[in-house]
Amino acid sequence: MSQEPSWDLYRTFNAVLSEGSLSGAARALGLTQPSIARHIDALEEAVGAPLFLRTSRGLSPTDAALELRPFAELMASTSAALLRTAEGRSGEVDGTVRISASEVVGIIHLPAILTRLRQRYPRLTIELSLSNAVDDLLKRQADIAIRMVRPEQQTLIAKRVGSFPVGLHAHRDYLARRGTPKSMDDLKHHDIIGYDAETPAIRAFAERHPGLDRASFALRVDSNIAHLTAIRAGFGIGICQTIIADAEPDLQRVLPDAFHEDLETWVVMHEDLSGNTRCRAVFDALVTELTALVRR
Amino acid sequence: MSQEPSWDLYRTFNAVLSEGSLSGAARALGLTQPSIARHIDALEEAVGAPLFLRTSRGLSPTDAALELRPFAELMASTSAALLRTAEGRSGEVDGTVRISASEVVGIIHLPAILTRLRQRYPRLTIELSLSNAVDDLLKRQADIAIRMVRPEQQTLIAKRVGSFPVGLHAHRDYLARRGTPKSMDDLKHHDIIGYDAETPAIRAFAERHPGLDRASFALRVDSNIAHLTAIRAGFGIGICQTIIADAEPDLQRVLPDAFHEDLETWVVMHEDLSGNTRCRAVFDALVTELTALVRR
DNA sequence: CCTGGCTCATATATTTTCGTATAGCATATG
DNA sequence: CATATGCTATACGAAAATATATGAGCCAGG
Repeated sequence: MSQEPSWDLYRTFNAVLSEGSLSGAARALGLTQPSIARHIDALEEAVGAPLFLRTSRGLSPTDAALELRPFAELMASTSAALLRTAEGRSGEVDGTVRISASEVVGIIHLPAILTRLRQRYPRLTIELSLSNAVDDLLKRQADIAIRMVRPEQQTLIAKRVGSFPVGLHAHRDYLARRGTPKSMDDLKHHDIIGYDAETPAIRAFAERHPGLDRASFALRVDSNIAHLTAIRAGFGIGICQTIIADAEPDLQRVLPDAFHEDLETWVVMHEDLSGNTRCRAVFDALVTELTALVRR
Repeated sequence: MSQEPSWDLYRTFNAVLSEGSLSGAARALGLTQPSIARHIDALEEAVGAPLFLRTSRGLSPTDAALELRPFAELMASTSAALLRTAEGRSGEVDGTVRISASEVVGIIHLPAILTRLRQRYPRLTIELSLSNAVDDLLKRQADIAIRMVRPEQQTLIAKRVGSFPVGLHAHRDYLARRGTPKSMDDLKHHDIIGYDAETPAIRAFAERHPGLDRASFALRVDSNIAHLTAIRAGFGIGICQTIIADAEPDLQRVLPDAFHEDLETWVVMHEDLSGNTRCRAVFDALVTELTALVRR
């Protein structure tokens, strides 16, 4: 290769991959189709391999393209993170902070916290990315993450905020209808709301609680929010945070002694952002608020 | 911001940061100084903050520039990794693989292994990055890493190759001159070669071996290679891998029962590269060779 | 004190890249 | 079977980015 290709080619490459056509990529990037075509031609020339099969209804990526995709995506998220960091460097807390959290934390706990945060910093914008992926920070897909596992990466700044207790819960209507189990064995005769996927975390959980295995579930769903909604609807007995259930009179704890878990919770930030006023303010606020929430 | 800036601006930004001047960056990138100046102007416009203080003998970065630097560097290493991956996709093992390893592994153990590897794959090029940083893979600064800590990141593929035993060693001349210690207590009267920095790993080590603390060191140096060289020169008693010392008749083990450690060793690769013929071949070869070396 | 070598800034010419317009092709729809 | 609507490919003029050339400031060395 004579000269390193323009980094803009990678951006175009990303757009073509996600849009599936030159014209679509052109629309997404605000360019025109011939320009996109030239970019892809240039990139194929630079990497020395065809990246797409041209058909009359779009482009389909080759194996080579799929192999390069993660790199191009990392460049895209890094560029976005750079621009976020650069935003609003006025010494005040403004600009955008992107927070990654689990669905439950993002939907149940964060709204009130973010409301206070926004009132305190009226020029602050929050982006919320709700998923259980844990490597967002290193892929620069978020500035701050709230996690249920201890972060091991040395380049991350982490602060423990305590543990969210979780337990078995059911709606009072369900318990009135089906009775309240007195032991873990009784659960065999109940409708249990459980998980669908088999992640390492879930496998470890299943080993700790032999009664609650996949075969015994009457409803299998991965979304913890759907879990909670099913409990509220009186479908059966499921797991949710006690903090959530305590706030809803219709939800009752089941077998509090036989079943309890604690979700260690951490607020995590990349050390590159430790000097950033905005991220620091949000990080500190999240630590304070979540710590208070857990201790309540 | 009206439109996302060209990603090429980040490349220019990197070059100006590392070269310290517009002209230097122009030389490094094969462009001209006015172009570099326009790039920096455009980037400052895009991020809305001055990035450099212009002086007549170069540019000095502002705090804003230093804050953005890690992102731009990540983009650069990602781009380089992408091009490495794209290289030589012929199904054969050719192209470039970048390996990150500790100084000792890279200088003592790898040369012979890499020689055999190169003979087996004559078109394979190896880049060797020797440092003790452990996050090279996630920053895309290497394709494969050899590490002494268990990798925790889920996106990494790791294979354990066994443990390198380490022990106290000294040159026979030194021992003839000063005598051979019979117990850990005897070390007080000897010249000990130790570490300078205070990393978490070293702190943990010091706790396991109370006799070997910083105060007792006659020579403090961080480089493990300098460590080894000092032992060879007969300076005193120091720590090195037994595999290395066993191969040199002049080096003798000291207190083999009272002091021994095992360095668990892993070969690690990012899962994005698992389908890459070249990386896979090098990964497998490193695992095989290092396993054989440890078992010997 | 002046010269050479370094820097950045600016004006102008040239090259490159981009957008517009159009043609060709495949597929879906009436 | 004709038509509409996607898509890619190509030709050409316009716009943007580039290189060249030059000026001015700073600093070290003779």
